[in-house]
Amino acid sequence: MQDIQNVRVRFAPSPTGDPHVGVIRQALWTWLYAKKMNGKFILRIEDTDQTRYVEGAVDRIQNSLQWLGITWDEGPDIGGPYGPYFQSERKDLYKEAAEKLIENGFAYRCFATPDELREMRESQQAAKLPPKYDGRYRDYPKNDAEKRAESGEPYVIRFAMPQEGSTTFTDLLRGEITFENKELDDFVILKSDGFPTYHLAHVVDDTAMEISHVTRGEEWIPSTPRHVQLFNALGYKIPTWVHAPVILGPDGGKLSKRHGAKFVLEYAEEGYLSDALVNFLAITGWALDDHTEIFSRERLIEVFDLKDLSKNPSGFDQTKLEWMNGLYLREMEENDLVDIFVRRLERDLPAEIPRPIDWALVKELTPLVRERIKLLSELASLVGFFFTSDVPTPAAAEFLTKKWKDRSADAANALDSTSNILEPLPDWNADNIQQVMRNTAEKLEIRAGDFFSLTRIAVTGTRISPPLFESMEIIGQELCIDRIRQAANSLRNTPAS
RNA sequence: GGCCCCAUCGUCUAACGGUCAGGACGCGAGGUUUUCAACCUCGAAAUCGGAGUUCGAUUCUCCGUGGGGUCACCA
Repeated sequence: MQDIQNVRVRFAPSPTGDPHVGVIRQALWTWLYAKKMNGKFILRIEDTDQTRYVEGAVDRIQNSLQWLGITWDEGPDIGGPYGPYFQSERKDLYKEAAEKLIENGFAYRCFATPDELREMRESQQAAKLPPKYDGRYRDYPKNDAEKRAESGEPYVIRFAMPQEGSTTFTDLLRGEITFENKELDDFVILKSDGFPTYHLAHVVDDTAMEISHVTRGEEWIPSTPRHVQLFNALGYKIPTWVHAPVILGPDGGKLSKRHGAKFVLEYAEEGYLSDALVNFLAITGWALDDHTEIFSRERLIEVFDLKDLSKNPSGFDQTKLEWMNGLYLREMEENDLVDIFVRRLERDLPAEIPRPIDWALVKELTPLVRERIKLLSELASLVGFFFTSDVPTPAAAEFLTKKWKDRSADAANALDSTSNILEPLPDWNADNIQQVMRNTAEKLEIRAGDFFSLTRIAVTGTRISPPLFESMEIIGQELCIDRIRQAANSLRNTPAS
């Protein structure tokens, strides 16, 4: 039996912009595993590249996670026993590690300028050689290097990769992976501005923070042998590596801003439910069995395991996400959905409509529309007519299709019949409305569907609407009759064509 | 190009070496129906190719092919 280690995993984005669904899926999987194992999920900000720092990105990252319900046990905002959680505040640690490596002969100072290195690469490429740092300072006398460093000359610190043999590591999903050391060059671990590169920083931090599983995208596989060497040179224990598949964009490239990636918060904006996005993200690249695909967060935590992740990159099936969002909309607890609808309508309904939005009214219409939308963003346009007494009568052409084509007078008469029969209706409810309107249709010998469509357009303002009679019940007798009369008049004033 | 990873319906995926290769989205047909949806039924749709190993390969091995990743003082 292996030792029951405490699971400590981390999500470590760099604050260079909004997280998109690809990186957040990675965070989700990592978080699910932490929860499942009763471990800790840590948020760490990898801000070692000052030039790429984007103002506000840290907030956007946190907001994205929060929206999805991905909570962290330690992080930049709440601190924790292994802080600080900004790498920029841990500079001394990296410097110390780098210097220790120099001392032990695992690293050295390199004074090559960026221009010099660029020229080196260009000539290598011209000679059809793979571009690699050629180790020009690897054997530079240590004393001379120290002197130049002390005189203030800029330098970087490079790791001295073994030049022979190979490096093997085990990936939880893919098993053993081996790289020939001669393929790897002496990579930079500490930049001339004193900041570490990712390679050094994450090795130092993951060790200091006692990270048990390094979860990251498979694009890191090629540099993992460097990390193995670093862990070893520093005398650190190797963590468990999990290189998860990436998400591919519509063009087949790795999902990124340039390849059609959307930000997590854009999905919130467009009216996706976070439960649906979480469910969808979890099951793209992972499956429990051959038939289950709807999972609550709780259930995911129960059944998810990193080792069951798929090995191959997946596309992002936007259409299926929409379907799933619709499904969540339909299945959700009604009052919860009403809350969500109210919030959305507060935001989306035209400014003329007085606020606050009436919760009770939304509660009434929720059953009528919940199965008719896939995205919350469709809501306002579908239910707007419930919230104003001023629904403009659509143009005549809207009424005069199919059965009513070129028959504006007949249509007007049909609407008159409708208002006349509805006017004296004692009990204004959907069933009664339906009954009298059906009777009328029958009397007039008009197909029910054709007959109702006029009223639908008059009352709701559109050809496509929530169920007519229930909507009419909600709107109220007086207002409905007003709208029907208005429509009839408008049709009478339409010149026959 | 070197190195590395990966390969099942269009897409996401399931299948101790033995299944009629399963499910879901989407698509098509039908049903229900006051519009639109939703819902129900049915249908079309896949193991990249070639060698092996085996009584038997989606599954194991090798070689191709294809896709992706990576080769920075970015992560």
